Amino acid sequence: MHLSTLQQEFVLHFGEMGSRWGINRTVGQIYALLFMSERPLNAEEISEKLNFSRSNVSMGLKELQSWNLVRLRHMPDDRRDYFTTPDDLWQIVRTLVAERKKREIDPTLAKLRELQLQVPKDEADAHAHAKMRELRELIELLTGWYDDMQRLKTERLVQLLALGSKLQKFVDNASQIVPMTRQAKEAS
Amino acid sequence: MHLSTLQQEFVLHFGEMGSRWGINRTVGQIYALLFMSERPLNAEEISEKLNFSRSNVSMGLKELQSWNLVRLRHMPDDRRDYFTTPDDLWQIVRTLVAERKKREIDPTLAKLRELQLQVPKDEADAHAHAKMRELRELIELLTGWYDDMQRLKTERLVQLLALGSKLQKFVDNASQIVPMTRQAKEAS
DNA sequence: ACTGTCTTTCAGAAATTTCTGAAATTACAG
DNA sequence: CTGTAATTTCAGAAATTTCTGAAAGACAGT
Repeated sequence: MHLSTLQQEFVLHFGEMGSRWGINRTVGQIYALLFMSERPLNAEEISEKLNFSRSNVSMGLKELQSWNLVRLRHMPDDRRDYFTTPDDLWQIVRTLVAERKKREIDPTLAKLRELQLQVPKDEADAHAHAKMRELRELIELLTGWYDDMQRLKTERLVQLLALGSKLQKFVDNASQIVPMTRQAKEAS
Repeated sequence: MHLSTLQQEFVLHFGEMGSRWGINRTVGQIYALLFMSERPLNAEEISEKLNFSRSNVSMGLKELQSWNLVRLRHMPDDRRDYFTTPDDLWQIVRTLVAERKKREIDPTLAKLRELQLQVPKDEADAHAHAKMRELRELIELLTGWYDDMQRLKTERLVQLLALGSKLQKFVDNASQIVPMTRQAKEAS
């Protein structure tokens, strides 16, 4: 791996964190390398820099593409595939959140809705049913909020995030003027 | 596994999702079982219902405790340990988010801060350095916002979530009256 | 259609993670 | 203390995931 200490440490860290992020070491390292690279890299370069087999890199890139985390690029007079990460970091965050929601939340929400249709067979089932409804409703509130946030333009989103809990004051003030939505009223 | 179809499906689903959530099958199933159970269960009951070895259950419970996702309880005249999930779902969400942040974000933030101190050795390093700073700043914005949200009482949090993107309007209106914070101004 | 370059697929090897039974440890009633 | 019930630890077995080299596939240039 002929990388500077700085680059090597960054790559290795992403490799180690990979498993916690739901990707593997290879994928984490490839992503780190592409993220900090000045120019797009081809698979051969990646496998040299990281010392992974060519086929492993191919699979890693496929995985990253399935996450929409890398872009395929082409250079003039070169038919090899080159890869980069999108340069807008906020776009990366959006993609990451969307993909994790798709993989980690949506299947469970679907399952909870499906189980909701079953008829409880006894006392214990009725209790389980109630807990599942509670969980489902909470997930629906959170994903509903997520859908709202996702629609916002980045500048707006950053603005809201930067306000943080100061928002609370706005709401307190404004809700005396602008009437609350039904949903918000029920929740409070 | 002598559970009703409803309960069995829920347990199996959590088992399957476990690996995507950064826990394993056993841990996922134990959690699901405790979550929907009417009363606290002891390790023996869990291992019977889920058909796991007693020792596997012990390890799973230890893992869940390290995530702060289960509580230890005791019954009168019974010296076995009984386990439940906290009954406040919002508390569970808070714990989950806090733990994932601790495991998935904090180490990277620390690493980025550490790498920031290294002196770039060449052009490529300088570029990598810049990308890392960009990433660090974004993570700091997000975790700063998280810290803010975490401090809010649950009712307040739910209120804000339910408002969703309607918040935007409040901010638009209110910011004409209440002056913006410096940070929010910079971000916009 | 052939050749050379690049990419993907895939079967099995290697590594890692999960799970178990046996043994050790702890907790506590008598 | 002693004996028993409950829990934890841990070495290795089982299962799963990751990684590799070899082969197949794709395609541009001739």
